[in-house]
Amino acid sequence: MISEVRNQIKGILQDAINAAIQSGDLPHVNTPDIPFSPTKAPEHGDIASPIALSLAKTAKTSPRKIADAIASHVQLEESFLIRKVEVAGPGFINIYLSKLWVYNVLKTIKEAGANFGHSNHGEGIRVQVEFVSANPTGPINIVSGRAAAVGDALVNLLNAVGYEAIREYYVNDAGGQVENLGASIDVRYRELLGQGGLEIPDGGYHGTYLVNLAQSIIDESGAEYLQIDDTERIAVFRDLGIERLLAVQKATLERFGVHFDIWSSEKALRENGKPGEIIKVFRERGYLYEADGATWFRMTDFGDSKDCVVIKSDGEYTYFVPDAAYHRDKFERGFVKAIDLLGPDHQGHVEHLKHFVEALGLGDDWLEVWIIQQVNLIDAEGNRIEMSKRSGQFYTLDSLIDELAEAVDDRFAVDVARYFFLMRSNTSHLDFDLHLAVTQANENPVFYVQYAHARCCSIFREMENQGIAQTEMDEGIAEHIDDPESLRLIRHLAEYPEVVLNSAEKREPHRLTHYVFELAGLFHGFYNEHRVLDPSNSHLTQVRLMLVGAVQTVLRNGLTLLGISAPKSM
RNA sequence: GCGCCCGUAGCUCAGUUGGAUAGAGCAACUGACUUCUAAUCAGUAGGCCGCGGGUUCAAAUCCUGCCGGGCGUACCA
Repeated sequence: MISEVRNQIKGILQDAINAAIQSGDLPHVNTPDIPFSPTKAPEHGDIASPIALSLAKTAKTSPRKIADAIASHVQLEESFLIRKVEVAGPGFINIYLSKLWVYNVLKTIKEAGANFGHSNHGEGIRVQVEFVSANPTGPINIVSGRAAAVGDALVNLLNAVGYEAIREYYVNDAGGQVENLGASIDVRYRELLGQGGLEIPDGGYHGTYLVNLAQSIIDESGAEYLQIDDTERIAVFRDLGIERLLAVQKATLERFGVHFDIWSSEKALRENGKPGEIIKVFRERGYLYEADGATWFRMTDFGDSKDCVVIKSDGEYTYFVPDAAYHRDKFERGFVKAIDLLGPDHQGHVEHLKHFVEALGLGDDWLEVWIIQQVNLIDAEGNRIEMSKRSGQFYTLDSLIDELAEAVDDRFAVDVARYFFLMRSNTSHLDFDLHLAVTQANENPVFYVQYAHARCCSIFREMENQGIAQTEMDEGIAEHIDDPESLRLIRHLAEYPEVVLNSAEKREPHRLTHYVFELAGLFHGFYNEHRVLDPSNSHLTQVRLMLVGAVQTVLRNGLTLLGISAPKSM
């Protein structure tokens, strides 16, 4: 809504510039698209434009003079929007918005309610967001937890601005990794049954969760599987392992509040012959050649430094093939855009993936790939825990939630985790300081935001206790708002739809996290400075109730998009 | 070597299409509860925005060269 205002002001300033040129106050210049700069301080008005600064060179006049000329030609009386125009600093044109605008902001928020901030910008375009997609070879760790929080919020954001976005999880339930899983379980199984001298195979999984898994198999059926031959047993354990570990992953994600719309299976993809189709397409288009007993893809045709193997000399596909097939499958399912959130260990894969998509002719910007950077956990002793599934050293999302639940209220454990994951930009490494999250639970930023919402709710409860009724708001009532705290709040509220749009379009949910935190801060400041329910001044009470209602709505909307609860009391 | 990411206050990090005096939180210090919730607020202190060049009226932001850190660079996924 601030952007609509900006467009109107653009028109007003353009008219003023034209008028200034007509009257000879300004030399004839071609005006570029009128820029705006964010106003950081209230003395810079509500909206500011550095247009005079950029015109200075072509107009060959000082920016200050240009700004004065433009400002003097702004038709204040014809605008319901602008209250005052000032020239400041080196030549900024600062614009102060009218009380009518204040009224419009509050009214719009009240009428839109839970839909405030939503738009149809995406025009119903179908978007598929693939995230987490952890191999079904172990529990969900906190790196995947970060991706889960980011992906989930991103889909919320996309849907809020009018896309039709869905959440998808690609299960790598075929290929070498799951063979290693079967072999690793087999080792644990035989160890538990007393066989010595066994070692987890290369590329296998060392985590103790496989010991537990093997134990549960023994609990159920004893040493029964020792009767069958090795390869068969490993295959049984592979399938059993996938099934159980996937179930654990699903349970963890549900607990974390992330619900995937589609679970895609690599195994099913292979059984449907999709990888073979891809190979056929690549071969027809001349991207493949044979060397050293393997089949290679001409990655160098796409500017890469070397080609890569797609069919190994043992006849197996490398993971590229089903992966490329999977992306073609996404396209065939009708998604106009695919967004992949990948972990930091897949970084080298990004370019390859894009080249495969290019080779399939799916369009340049059809696929977006984002790397969600690494998470390091700082434990209570200040030790940095490195995440690596294969070394068996990892910290699971479940244990994170468990620890948070122990330290803070149960109902907020997931909120805290999600908030921490959504605080940082995706490209930054994230140090999840558990020590801080746990021991200083009360100063936790997520509570700061939630508390602001709870306070809003509390005011309305008190309103009812005192038997105060909310009246319909009219334009005149906005005249009663003129304190700086309220005006700053309103200006910030008006920016919300733009923040939602930017967060969605730039795929950066953390912008919204920062926004709600700032909004909470502004509200806490307002709350301490002003009393809302004032029996001696019903006009003021009414307009402030309106404001508190707007803050409550926007906090709740923002937190909801982030997947964080907005408690009514704390 | 090549590629990607990062470098901003003691620590962890924001910083929008380049805009006015670079911001938060934590840690430190000083104050504010007879009040709609003090899980709060107000204030103090803390900065060659890694370094050097360039573009611009204007650079934390764009370009370039260094320095430092993380990750990736398989006939693994």
